[in-house]
Amino acid sequence: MRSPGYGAFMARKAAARRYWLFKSEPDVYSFQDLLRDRKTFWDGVRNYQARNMLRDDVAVGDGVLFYHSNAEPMVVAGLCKVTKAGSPDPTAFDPRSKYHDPDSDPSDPTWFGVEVAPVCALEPPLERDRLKSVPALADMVLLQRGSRLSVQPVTAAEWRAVLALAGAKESW
DNA sequence: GCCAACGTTGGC
DNA sequence: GCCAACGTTGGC
Repeated sequence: MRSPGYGAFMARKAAARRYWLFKSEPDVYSFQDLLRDRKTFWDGVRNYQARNMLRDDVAVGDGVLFYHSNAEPMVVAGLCKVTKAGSPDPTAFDPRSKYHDPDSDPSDPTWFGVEVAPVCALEPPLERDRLKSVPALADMVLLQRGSRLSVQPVTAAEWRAVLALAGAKESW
């Protein structure tokens, strides 16, 4: 009784593995910064849709594409993994932080973040223009007109297509 | 630098 | 609850 239930649980858990794309302006925080830091808390997200994903959906072990926005060139710079699930974003409570939100109550936090660690850089980085040329990626949230979300879901098929384009192997 | 798209704010 | 004004994001 216990074993089949546990096995099914583990199977579901494995099947539930998800993929994401996180945007960062490299002038603010780049993939190279993450390599240097070895891990980082993804703070400063102040959009409710993105918050909901960070708080509720992003799980330990999920894969993350680290995207450089507002840059020349715009690229997927590397792969990351989620090392801690959603927890309250401390910058919201710090009056000195540019992400300070005086309306966020520490006993009922508004804003959340996750911890990520680098897996590998993409060498060379995968340019946005290249992504746009791939039919399998036509529906990527990133490439939709007007798409501004800084935390986006990536389908398993899109994840595989991106890794194939980059010549990267899934390594965890 | 421009501006489309989108989210938020606040008057009513 | 509507919606106009405003601010921000981020590709181009």
